[in-house]
Amino acid sequence: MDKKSALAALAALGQDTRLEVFRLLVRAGAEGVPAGEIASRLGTVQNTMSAHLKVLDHAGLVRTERAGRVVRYVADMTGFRDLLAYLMEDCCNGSPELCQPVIQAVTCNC
Amino acid sequence: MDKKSALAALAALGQDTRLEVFRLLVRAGAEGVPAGEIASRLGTVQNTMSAHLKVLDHAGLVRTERAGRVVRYVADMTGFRDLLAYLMEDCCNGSPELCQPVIQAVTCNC
DNA sequence: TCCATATATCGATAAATCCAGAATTGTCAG
DNA sequence: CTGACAATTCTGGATTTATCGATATATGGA
Repeated sequence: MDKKSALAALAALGQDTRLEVFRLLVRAGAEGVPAGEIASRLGTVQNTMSAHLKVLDHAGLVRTERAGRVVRYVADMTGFRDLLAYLMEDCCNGSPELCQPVIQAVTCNC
Repeated sequence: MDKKSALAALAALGQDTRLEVFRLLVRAGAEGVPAGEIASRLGTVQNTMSAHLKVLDHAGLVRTERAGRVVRYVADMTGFRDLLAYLMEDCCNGSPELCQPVIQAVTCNC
């Protein structure tokens, strides 16, 4: 992942509504959630939510699956992984003890 | 970590200069880098950089160590870990295969 | 084709953010 | 105390972003 993509992903997540959307989709798993349901669940008007979903999609954090008229949004964890890798690049080289907490946090639950 | 803190951290990283600062400090390791050197290395005027460092500090992503007149900034990976944990909350419950890529990304290098 | 539903785009306004010049605080040396 | 240096705070202006009403596109059914 390049700098521009990482920046887009972080800026996308650094906004109240979009952060909630991403977490909602992470919890929802592989099935995803229809766009309209995302809007109603988070109490946001439809067109505003559509704009936010576009930002998340463009940032590579979600992907879409169309089924008829309904568009389901699904969290894209590979995009999220790439972001993580970018942020932690050369972390261990500099000082292994510094990134230790991060490893433990991710590995404990799974 | 609560929503407000996560949002602050993501918004802090979702900006060109601050993202570069964080990555610089991650690479620098536990010694950290003086504020002035951060500014000169990234080609930013000092007062602007000071404002960015304040944002990162307030977001819990860096911490400071004063030695005389010089203030060294160090990446705070525990703050970063908390952010990660918040983002991946209940990820595995919903669908274990979804967060698999993230685990692999973090564990491979260390 | 005509209508209803689901989602996306357009346009305008209000709010938040970035940036750099100027001034300020804090620390060390003489 | 004075001068030099490191860093922060203050302030104004320019840019960006969020939000929402209105409109547009797209799909499915009668």
